[in-house]
Amino acid sequence: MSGAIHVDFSQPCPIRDVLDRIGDQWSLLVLVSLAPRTKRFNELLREIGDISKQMLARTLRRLEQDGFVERTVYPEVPPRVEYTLTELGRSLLEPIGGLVRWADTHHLAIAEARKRHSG
Amino acid sequence: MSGAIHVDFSQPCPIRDVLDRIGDQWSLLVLVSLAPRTKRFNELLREIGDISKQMLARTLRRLEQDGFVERTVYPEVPPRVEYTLTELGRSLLEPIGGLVRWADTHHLAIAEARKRHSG
DNA sequence: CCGTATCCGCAGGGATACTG
DNA sequence: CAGTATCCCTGCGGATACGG
Repeated sequence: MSGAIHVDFSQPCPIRDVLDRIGDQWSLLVLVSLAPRTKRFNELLREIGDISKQMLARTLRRLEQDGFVERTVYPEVPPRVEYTLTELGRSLLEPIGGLVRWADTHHLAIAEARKRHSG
Repeated sequence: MSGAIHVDFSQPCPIRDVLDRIGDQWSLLVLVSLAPRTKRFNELLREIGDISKQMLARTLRRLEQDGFVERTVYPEVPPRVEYTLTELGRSLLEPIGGLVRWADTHHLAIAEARKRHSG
């Protein structure tokens, strides 16, 4: 049963490094949005809904720099830019899926714990 | 397989809610520190190393409110306070473990991607 | 259409001093 | 030992205007 997690907290710490990236407000949402297929900038903007285009741009840049997302520019008029998950990006979807499933299963328990503590 | 992750971005979104908690700078580290066994405040402080005691206190309060950690005070002099993972907290270790393993496996690929992009 | 530049408010988080 | 209170500063993230 995988009861033992060992994390070496000494610098540099891979897990902290990774979480600093996907732990922000938007990265994970973008990754999940790109999971089904390649998408364009405004498509992502509309789908995520409450993200500003600046933050979407910043998030995509970082995901690109970290090798999670590939950016393809088509030199057309009007311009077209497409974003796709790389192999690395797709591989990250698995552990993320575990987290998503956990959240679905247990978010009620969290809500109750909070209510218990505030009430 | 599990290739398809479906996340409903409409409010309230469980996964975003969960990530807002464990996605901060310290929560995950505290959870993992508590994985092997119950620990005391200063013990956690020393083990994590670069966390301030204020942030450790805040983080523990929130983890307690969300039902991940249980706080036990022993009315002694000098005072002794112990922190233990709850059932809920331990259950979260599994998906976290997936993330930790992924980070261990792929952090080199990320480092390379960054170097490629900066160079 | 796809961004960047600029401005700004707010919350996260460090350092330190103090308390029970 | 186990915290709280206070101060301060940085950087995330929103809004808007502008550029290619």
